[in-house]
Amino acid sequence: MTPTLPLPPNREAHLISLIQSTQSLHHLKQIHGLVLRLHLFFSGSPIATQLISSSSRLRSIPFALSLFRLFPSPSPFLFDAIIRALSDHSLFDSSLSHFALMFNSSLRPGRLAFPFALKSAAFTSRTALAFSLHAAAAKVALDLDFFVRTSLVDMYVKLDLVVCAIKVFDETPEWHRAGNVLLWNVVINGLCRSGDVERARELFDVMPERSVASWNSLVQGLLKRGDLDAAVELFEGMPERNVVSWTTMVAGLSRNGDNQRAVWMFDRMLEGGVRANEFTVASALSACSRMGALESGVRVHEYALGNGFRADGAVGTALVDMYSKCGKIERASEVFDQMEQRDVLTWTTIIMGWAIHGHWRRALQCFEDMRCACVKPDDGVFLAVLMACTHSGKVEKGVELFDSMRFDYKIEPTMKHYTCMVDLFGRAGRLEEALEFMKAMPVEPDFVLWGALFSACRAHKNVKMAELAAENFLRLKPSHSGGYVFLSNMYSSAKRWDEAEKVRTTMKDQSVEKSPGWSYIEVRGQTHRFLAGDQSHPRSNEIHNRLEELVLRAKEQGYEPDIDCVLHDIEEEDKEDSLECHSEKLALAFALISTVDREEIRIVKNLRVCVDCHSLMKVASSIYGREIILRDNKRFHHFKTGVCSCGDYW
DNA sequence: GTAGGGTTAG
Repeated sequence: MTPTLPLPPNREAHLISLIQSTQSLHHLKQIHGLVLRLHLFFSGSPIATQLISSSSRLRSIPFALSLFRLFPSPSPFLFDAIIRALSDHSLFDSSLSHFALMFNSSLRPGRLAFPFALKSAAFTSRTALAFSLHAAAAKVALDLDFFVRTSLVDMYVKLDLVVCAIKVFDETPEWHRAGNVLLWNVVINGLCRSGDVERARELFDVMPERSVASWNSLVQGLLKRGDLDAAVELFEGMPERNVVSWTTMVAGLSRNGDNQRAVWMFDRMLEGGVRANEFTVASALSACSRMGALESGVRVHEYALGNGFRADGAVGTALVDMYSKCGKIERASEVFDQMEQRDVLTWTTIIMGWAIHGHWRRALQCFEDMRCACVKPDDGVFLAVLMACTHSGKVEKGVELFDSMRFDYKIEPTMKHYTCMVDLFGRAGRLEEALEFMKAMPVEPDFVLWGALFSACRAHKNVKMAELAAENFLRLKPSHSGGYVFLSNMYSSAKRWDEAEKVRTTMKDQSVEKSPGWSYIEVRGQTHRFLAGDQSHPRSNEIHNRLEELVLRAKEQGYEPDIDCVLHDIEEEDKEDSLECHSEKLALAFALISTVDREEIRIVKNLRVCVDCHSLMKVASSIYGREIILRDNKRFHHFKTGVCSCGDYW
């Protein structure tokens, strides 16, 4: 059937505006049919060009390509359109080969083809090609073009050749760059990316006019190097902020550990009437995930649901991660199941989720499912399955997966994989194998890896190997307090007091600061943080009373304080009651006085939970009939009716 | 043609 389309006398112009405004590929194909019948579909026709551009806009590269291929000798406009379409859809290789086709024909690429070819070269990291393209553009004086010049600078920035970017910028005549804010922005962004915020600031101060993007780049530069206060100050002073500015803050604060402020920024943005996009939502969810703040996370989720965000891509993955890291692995799994698109990152996230919750079977099942879904495993997903084995003591399975990664998938292990393996052997008490594994590694172990071995030695009370591990740990990372604390604890529990004392003195001499243990709990939208021995909470008295009561009742049930753990916290060791001061116990006591019966209790702790707290939590879960979900810095512990989901393996 | 995002060992 011929579609009935109204055709006024100026039919070509009308067709073009019809093509540009259509929102469906089906409709576009109908128009194409009509154009064919009207004999308006030929190489030099602007209608043909518009059809290709619109296919790209409607995300159908196959149709765009099939149109392009109908022309034995395409016009320069058609080449421009297809090169741009391919580059816009990240099909950089294809974009470049079409550029080459154009270049080698009698046609010369013009001011529209070059920018997209430059972008493609940048994204495929082809430095040599980048230089040739630059030279080719210069040869025909196109490098002086507004578009081309900006693209050149941006290309060098993307290729991490900031020096080249600045050179192009500096060689741009004054009159040329005066009215090109974009050119300035691109350079400023390049400088910020390479860490040279000072120089970026100098350019920022003298540029003829600024846009929001200029500010955003600078703020991002400061956040990237951890200068949070400076970033916030600049941000607050911005004459205008857009969704990118806010997202930059949310993501940057979160990456630097200030998740509370990140979520606050998100809320402020919404209060100010700025609509979030998927980048913002994903960043906000990530902040909630890092904090373990379920209530905030649910709020962001509700916002996403109410504003038509699809739980796919980054938002979906961030949701899965948020629920998983907030203790709701079943909920994470539901979200995961409902997703339509899952990439390797999504799978990694859910596998890691099952891993940290101690469900190695579910983790491995997901890994199988992922392979069945033809998603190619990468090093990250292997790390996640190895973690699953580590947290559940599945040593043989872990070794098998590690070998499979290397030999079946030809993926070279990274230091993270090696550490995971040492942890796998170490936690299982197979210390000799762990050490052997380290010796067989093709690379020199780093301090993290020695740290993993050390933890294993401590858990399995092998002082001799612990000394070796600590020695290397401190050799590679003398400023790290953990090494000293560990070693001192080791000697203490082996009753080698003199040596323990010596380590502590060394530590004090080098003025190494110990990172304090804290626990965090969210009660009805309010967050409460406790430090070890904390008495600053307004309800501190009640908390300590409830804790005493808990310990008494627990003792009736056979709980015995584990004295070894007192030594865990060396600064507290002289206090008799220091065991009762661990921050997770305070958080638990607070939860008991501030939540209702049977309500589940979720605690987040920044260090690994000690044996004593772990056993008290178990007893508490049965005494009060509560489910206690504790996230420590490694994994989750679900305490219920006197047992822990980790099976006391952690 | 510019700015922002989801996973990752101890």
